[in-house]
Amino acid sequence: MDAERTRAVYDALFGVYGPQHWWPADTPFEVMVGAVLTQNTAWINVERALARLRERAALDAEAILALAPDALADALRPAGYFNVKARRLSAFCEFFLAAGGLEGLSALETPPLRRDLLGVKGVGPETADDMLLYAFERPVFVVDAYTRRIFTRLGLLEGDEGYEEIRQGFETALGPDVPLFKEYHALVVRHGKERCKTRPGCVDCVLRSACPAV
DNA sequence: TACCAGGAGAAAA
DNA sequence: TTTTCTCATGGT
Repeated sequence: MDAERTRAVYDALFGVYGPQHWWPADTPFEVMVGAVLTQNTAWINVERALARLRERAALDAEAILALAPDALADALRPAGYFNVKARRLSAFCEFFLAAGGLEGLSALETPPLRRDLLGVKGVGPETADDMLLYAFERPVFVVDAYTRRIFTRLGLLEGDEGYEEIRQGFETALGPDVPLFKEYHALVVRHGKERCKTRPGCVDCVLRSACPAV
């Protein structure tokens, strides 16, 4: 990817939307739980599920695993796909504890940590990279559907690239920069959700006008 | 009413 | 190997 234009898009997004203060969670473990629950789901519904876990004093790995499977699924109901997510969250908690918790995982270098996260059933590339960037502060760029859609429309991607190719493209273009990666992904999501008020269907006109380099 | 949301895994082709 | 299907609540 073109480094100058990739940076220009960030500058344009930041200029329009400002800092997004991501990830909205209190602890690294809560970031990881949220990463699983937000799969194909609006964040407002994830917050409801997180609140229900908190009501049940179940925002740590042991407490989540102590819940009966149907009780966990019921707590996750507002986030949708609750049966699937209950299994995925349980699998992640098993992995988390077996790996020595946050301390154990933090001791790993980024490549083996990413490999191990991807080995958990229900943790795919985007979820793993959410965790790596926002919970472990590793310089890993998070690619999501908005990233692909927006950068394809802007002509910076062809549209048929794989996840890894896009991720490495951003990381090479920007250089390792955790605060930048955090803000960039948050801004992409913010822009992706935005709906143009003047031209219905056009979500990029404000970005294009703010970013002459694109 | 229809569609989408900060995906991932299994099944089918 | 690539594409399609399934999971599900809640807001617009």
